[in-house]
Amino acid sequence: MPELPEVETVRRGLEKLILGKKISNIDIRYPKMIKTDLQEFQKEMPGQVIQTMGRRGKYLLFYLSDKILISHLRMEGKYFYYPDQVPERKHAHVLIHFENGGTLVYEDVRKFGTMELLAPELLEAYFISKKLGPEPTEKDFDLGSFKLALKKSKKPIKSHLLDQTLVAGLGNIYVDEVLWRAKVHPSRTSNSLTAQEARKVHDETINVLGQAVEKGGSTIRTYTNAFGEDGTMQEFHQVYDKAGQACSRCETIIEKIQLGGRGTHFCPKCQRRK
DNA sequence: CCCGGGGCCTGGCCGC
DNA sequence: TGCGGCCAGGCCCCGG
Repeated sequence: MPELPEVETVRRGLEKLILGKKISNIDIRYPKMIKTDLQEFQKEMPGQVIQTMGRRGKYLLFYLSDKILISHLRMEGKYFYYPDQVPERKHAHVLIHFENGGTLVYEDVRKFGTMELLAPELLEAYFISKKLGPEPTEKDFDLGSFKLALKKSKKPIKSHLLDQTLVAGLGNIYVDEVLWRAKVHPSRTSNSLTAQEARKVHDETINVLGQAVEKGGSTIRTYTNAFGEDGTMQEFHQVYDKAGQACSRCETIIEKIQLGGRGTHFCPKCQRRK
């Protein structure tokens, strides 16, 4: 469930902790999560220095001396940095030990997360092959292209926004929040949106994700653990996980339906199907 | 090409 | 109390 804001929060956290550190060795306890060649991963990682931390959509990027480590947290991936002693943890799948004695541990209860080691010159092609859309910023997220893509599709707008091709970074929580703010019903087909509605969805995507980054992401009780550290964006959620509660705009009871297999929250009055 | 659904995973939670 | 079955969902892949 980490969406763009949570991944960005992790990126900023790691930037403070591991920049300049040299990897001494790696301990891979769940090899299936390494999606590129395992032998090469084990051979190439030791000796690399963490140069910078990056992010593209929900992908976390470790810029190493001469490789890029692409890490996707999927549902429940988390990183913990231990300066010296590493506690034994049931769901620790990859341990990255540094020469200074510190260790970065990747933990993931559901084991959905992935890691890939790539040559830097292949990064651009990697995201193109995934059809990953633009970053949700004024600079990158072009309104004209967005409207054009919507016009060509009969997909429900929510499913379309989730597929990462129109814009990168929305997940199931923020997409519901964006559509509530834009007053658009999640089942509406993409091509049924008016120009004004398309612009509103575009703008609110930038607003919601931007605000969520500022708030350090959302801390949702998943199981026992929280992700995203001290995020407070959940205090601003208006529909996600609010079924049965009153809409803050019109007092109508928030509904929850299944759409494209996803739990979907919306206000039946503010977000009319038309 | 598009769309829908299954698979990957585990643990919380519900109902019997 | 115990346990089976359902649910959570990002992304990939397959079949129609």
